[in-house]
Amino acid sequence: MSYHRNMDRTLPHPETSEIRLDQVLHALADPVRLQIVCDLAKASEEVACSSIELPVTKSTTTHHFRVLREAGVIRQHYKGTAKMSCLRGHDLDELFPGLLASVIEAARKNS
Amino acid sequence: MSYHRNMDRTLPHPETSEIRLDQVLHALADPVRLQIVCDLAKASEEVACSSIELPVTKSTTTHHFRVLREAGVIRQHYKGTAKMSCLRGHDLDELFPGLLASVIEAARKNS
DNA sequence: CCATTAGTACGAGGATCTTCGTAGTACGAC
DNA sequence: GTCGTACTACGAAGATCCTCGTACTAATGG
Repeated sequence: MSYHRNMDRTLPHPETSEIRLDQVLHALADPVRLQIVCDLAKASEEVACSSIELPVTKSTTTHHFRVLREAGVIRQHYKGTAKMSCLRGHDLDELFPGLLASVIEAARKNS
Repeated sequence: MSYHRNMDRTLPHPETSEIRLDQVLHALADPVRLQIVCDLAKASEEVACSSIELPVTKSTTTHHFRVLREAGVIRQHYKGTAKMSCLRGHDLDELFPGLLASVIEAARKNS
């Protein structure tokens, strides 16, 4: 039995219909994760975890990316040794129109 | 010495400039508080705590209203034995344009 | 094969949060 | 003054969260 249950390294994502507002708001209600979201919004392309500098260790970074993914805020997949992330802007806008944009806009101003 | 430190029952509110996005999002990231916010948004006038039915005890209700007030989401003041609450819609819109509206709109749909 | 790079799983410490019950205060009506 | 209503302060229990260190895997480049 391997250390990993997930040999092909696929990552579980909630369906768009499964995304809950509570969880999205909770995911966004953390300064580190807000910074991640802002950086992803700034980047046009998908981005490797390691390319975003955060004031926490790598373990903690993994944790925050997972919270964002499991809430449905970002989509992730492996590309070689890197793990690429991007916002689920379209999915979120379908469910909660304008929400992500206003949070990002607010985060830019407020710290 | 009285049980209360605050004999005239004034309630502390953050200045508009002191409102932090983190705290607002955290305050909104709870089903009970989201329901409060939606009910306040629906009501045109200010509303007594007791007029909003919640699936928690009165102690817990007090707690949730306080979280919302301290985050800057609602404004509260006493009127007789009742405690009136209303959204700080204008203040929030100044700081974070569109945010409250999109959250409320999203909450109406999503549960 | 070996070293390096990028990320993870697991466990633990400490902080914070949600919920409640109990006992209490403030106000208004009688 | 007495009673009822509305709300609060103060714990405390239990859950969840953020953070980290350690030990690990998986892919890439010599």
